[in-house]
Amino acid sequence: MNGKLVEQITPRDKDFAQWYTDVVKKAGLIDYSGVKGCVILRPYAYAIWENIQKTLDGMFKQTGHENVYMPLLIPESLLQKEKDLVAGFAPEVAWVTHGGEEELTERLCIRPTSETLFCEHYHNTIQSWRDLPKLYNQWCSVVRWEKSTRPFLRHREFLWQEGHTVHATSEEAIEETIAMLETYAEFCEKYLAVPVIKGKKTEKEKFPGARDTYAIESMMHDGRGLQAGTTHYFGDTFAKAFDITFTDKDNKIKFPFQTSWGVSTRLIGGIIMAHGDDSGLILPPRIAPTQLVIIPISAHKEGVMDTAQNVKTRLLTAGIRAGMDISDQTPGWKFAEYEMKGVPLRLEVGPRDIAENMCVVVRRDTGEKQRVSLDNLEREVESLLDAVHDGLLERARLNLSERTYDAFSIDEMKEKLDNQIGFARAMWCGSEDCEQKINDKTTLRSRCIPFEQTKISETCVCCGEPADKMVLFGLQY
RNA sequence: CGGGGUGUAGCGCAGGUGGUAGCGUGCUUGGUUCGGGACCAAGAGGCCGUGGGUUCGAGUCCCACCACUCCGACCA
Repeated sequence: MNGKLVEQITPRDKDFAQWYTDVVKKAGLIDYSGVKGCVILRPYAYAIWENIQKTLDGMFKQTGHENVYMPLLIPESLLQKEKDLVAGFAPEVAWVTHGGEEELTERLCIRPTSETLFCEHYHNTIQSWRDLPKLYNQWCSVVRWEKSTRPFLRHREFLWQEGHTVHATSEEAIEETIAMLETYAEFCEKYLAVPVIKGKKTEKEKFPGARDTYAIESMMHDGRGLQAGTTHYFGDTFAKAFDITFTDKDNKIKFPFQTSWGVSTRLIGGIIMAHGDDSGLILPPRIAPTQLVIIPISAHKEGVMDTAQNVKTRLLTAGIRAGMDISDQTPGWKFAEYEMKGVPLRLEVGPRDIAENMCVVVRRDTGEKQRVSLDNLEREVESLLDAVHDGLLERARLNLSERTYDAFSIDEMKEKLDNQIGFARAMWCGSEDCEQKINDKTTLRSRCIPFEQTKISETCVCCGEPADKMVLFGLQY
């Protein structure tokens, strides 16, 4: 190591925000554009998104959902139809006012979310119970004119998926809302190695226009929470606002019940902040664009390149996303580079290994090196990839539990927060007043009312009145 | 939207009291290296964030705007 003027990233525990920004830039995930909050997803970031998309899309389709595409622009009059939705989104909507030189007679909003478009379409296409359910999903970008922006966590334009479904009964719609939340939770744990807490949002925190909002909350390495996904049960409010009706089996005209649900490129921010360390990113193997990178050592020497190439071909054939760096950088430089990029496994082959029909495989999450025989390489790599996934999930679970505690007083909540212990489980009486007071006094907000309830005390942490709900409070991104 | 910081080569930075730009690294070429960010040599690279103003002359002074970043408020 020559140690001079090597590009360093800020240590994670010294300044988490700066560490995050450094990683995002230096791992080559994004570039900034000339418009605030609109970032360029470079190939590496987009490849991660594609893998997320591919997996989730498969899960949606397995449960009968179909993809559609709605227009980017929404006429103002259409957006106005559901009053809570308009009120909720008005401050952050971007408007198109001109077509060429001419001012439009009605201004058009760039979708901040597509409920209204789906509703209009449902109004036009649903007539009979036979048309239900409609299980639609859309992959697109939306625009919300946020005041402060951060890469992945808060963009003005961001990529996401929005599911919009219509059902004949409220029971079925509620079931869908919960099922999609379960899908998100499963995806986060099985593919992103991010454990989540499932729960319902309080009245204050729910989506504008929704009857009920549910969310999965995850814990970042600095003690702040990240809402990884949400699902909404709309009841029949949107159906009534947009006059969506169907004739049921009993020949009566009824309003159907709706849901919507979404996850965004914010998930990538979550991966970075849940797993990354002082050397950079650590990508969960199941969505990593490159799962293993081969570094030939002394590549000019007899047999090295042939062996390395052969190893790559074998791994690719086995379905492993293997890459190889044959550039003329030194091995040390390459090691640091792929650690920064978070590639889960690194494989070294050099003359010494080849002589013994071996190679060296190094785990990104633990740094653990092991010599592996070339004979059963595929099996070894597969099991190591699983081991990295399990290791990351385990570590993230530990982080979640270490930063979650049962709170019995407001003072305690403030004190724990100073030590980056960010999730407080506390009893709540159910009044919005208390929720607001807790926020004012501690800066913590209610994240959700977890499905898994423990009655940790009999009284509200704020007012002392009888309480029967345990709420998760936290600082959020 | 409030408060702080920043904008000069791809990246990191230096450019007292105004005089038309420099260092490190990276990049290109050639050579030596190659198991934890190698070394030598020769090159290329700049509308000094944008727009106004002051001035004979602005990277430098004044005003406005834009972007980035951190801390709040608001939101996925």
